[in-house]
Amino acid sequence: MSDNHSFQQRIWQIVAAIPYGKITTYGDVARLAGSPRAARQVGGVLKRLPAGSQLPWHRVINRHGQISLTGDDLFRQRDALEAEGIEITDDGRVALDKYRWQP
DNA sequence: TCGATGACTCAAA
DNA sequence: ATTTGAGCCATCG
Repeated sequence: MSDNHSFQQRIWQIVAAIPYGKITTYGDVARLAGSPRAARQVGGVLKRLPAGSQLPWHRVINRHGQISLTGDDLFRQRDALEAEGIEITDDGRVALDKYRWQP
């Protein structure tokens, strides 16, 4: 049955389940989606989100606790995280152990 | 159908 | 700790 759902739809569902004020990593989302090696694709799906999507894409960061985006998008994600009370160090990192979402 | 592309991760040096 | 190279695999043109 889950095979009827596209990879993209599974990613959407998982990301949508990340609670407010929590974060997870691309690799973890990929694992939950059943493709442990598809972390890169998770980023690909989030990049192509339809305009106006309400998905909390900003709660997904890389395994170093850093934001993988660049330029203006980097600041937008950082601001969104801080707005949820997530602290970010001077070098732009999040305390993974502190905010990691574990289903 | 096929090659190129990446919002990644891991292991090795 | 930081850098490098290779692997991965869903999209896109």
